[in-house]
Amino acid sequence: MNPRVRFSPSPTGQLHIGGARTALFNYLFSKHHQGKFLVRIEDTDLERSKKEFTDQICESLNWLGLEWDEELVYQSQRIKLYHEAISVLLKSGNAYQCFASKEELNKIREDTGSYLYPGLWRNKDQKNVALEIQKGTPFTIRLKTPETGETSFDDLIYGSITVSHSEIDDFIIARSDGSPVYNLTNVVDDYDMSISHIIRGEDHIANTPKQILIYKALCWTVPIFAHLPMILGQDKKRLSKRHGATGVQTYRDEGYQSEALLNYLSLLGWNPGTEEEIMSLSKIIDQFDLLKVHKKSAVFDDKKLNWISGQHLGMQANEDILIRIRLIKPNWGKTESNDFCLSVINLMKGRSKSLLDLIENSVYYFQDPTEFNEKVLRKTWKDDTSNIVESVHSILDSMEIWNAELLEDTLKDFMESNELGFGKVMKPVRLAICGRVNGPSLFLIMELIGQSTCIRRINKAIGTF
RNA sequence: GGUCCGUUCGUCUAGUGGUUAGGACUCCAGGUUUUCAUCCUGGCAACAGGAGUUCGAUUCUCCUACGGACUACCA
Repeated sequence: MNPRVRFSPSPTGQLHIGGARTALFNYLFSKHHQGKFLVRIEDTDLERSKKEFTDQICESLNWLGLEWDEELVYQSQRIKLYHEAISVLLKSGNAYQCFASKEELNKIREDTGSYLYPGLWRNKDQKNVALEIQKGTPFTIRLKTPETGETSFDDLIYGSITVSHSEIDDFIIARSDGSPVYNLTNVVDDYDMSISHIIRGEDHIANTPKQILIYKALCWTVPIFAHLPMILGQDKKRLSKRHGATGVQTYRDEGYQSEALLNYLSLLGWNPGTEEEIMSLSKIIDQFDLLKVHKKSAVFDDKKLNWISGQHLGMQANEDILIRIRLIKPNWGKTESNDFCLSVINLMKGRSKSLLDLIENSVYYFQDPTEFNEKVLRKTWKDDTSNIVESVHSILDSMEIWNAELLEDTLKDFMESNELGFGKVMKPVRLAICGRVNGPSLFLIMELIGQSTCIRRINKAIGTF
């Protein structure tokens, strides 16, 4: 099987987590089966579609690494195709012009309580139609849907779904300005692009029977459908802007890496059937099976994303992390050598959740600390501390070889011979050097940032506190 | 309101007509660590409810409740 699938965002906003998941599952399915992954921009809503969003969506997809295999398709450039389909439908009697106004329809809806179009112009004779056209009355074009029977399809994920035709009205396929509507353009494009599997959000299930009716009216083969469960926010409501960080770019800017985000997303509604959770994209592609995707929607959990992100970071090569950091902070660590930066990364990657997390917690490797937490300071720097640190200072000052091992031996000797506890000595020293009381092994930090820097910072602390 | 869909720890999930219902995240406790984080060990925590089928249902069927999607001249 060499499926052709597509991700079809509408450029009315940036790519969000839900869209990214849809794109990902399309991508995974196509790559698992050596198929093609395409992207189509659904920009037929002229009022809301914006070029900047198209750019933003593409940028996000690129960042995620979900590259499409053929040229981008823009619906706005294929109007002719839609008009051809509409005219075929009109000619074959599968569609008709409807001259009812919005007001008229709204009134009927209010009166009857039914939202279904009652077929006002379904069987009007040519005379009436000609008269309205002569008058210049605006008209929409509706599909003439069957009145009896039902439409059903086998969803790869949801199984068999059946809807009675009595629930499907003669819906609009072209607006009064002549422009085609989503259900029509979608079908025309999927057919034209030879899409074999339509993988999209569960919110499209209700559209599917309508689209199938269009396929049939056009005598086209109906593709295979697979609807993905929704991703919800913590409040179990569908993910949207009010849930804060839902844009893919926000995650990028917060220092998450695409592999981690993709890994987490892949585990929402799917799992490989093993207990493995940390996986590379190629491993996920390898394991992926659309048939094992759930029907149940999943809640997006930042905590687990953080964990997965941290796991990826911890396993990643230092060089690679440096490249990624420079992508979001081009000047990071530029005051020091590459080796120095790599050492910082090596010390910090195991304890960081994201690139940004790593960056923010590594400031003291590059700059003398300037801000000290008042409470921590009071707890750490006691009356006799300055004297102790003074002694440490002179020991450090006299050292001729500077490495972690020697530092540890020397300072331990000092503590033992003076019967001082580790915390009493090393905590204030750490505070002086790092501006905080936690972090990796202080001896390793001291070795890395060097003798003169350590002494300068300790000096400053003694003078200040 | 109508149509469609869903329901295993707080969250992501595994699983079976008979299991101590398993794992992961979070949280808590202990250990390791100069500190914090990591790491290791342990712990808390779930089959929505009610009928039915059955010797036996979390698992099969139905009903109810709850949740969601759709119900546009948006996509």
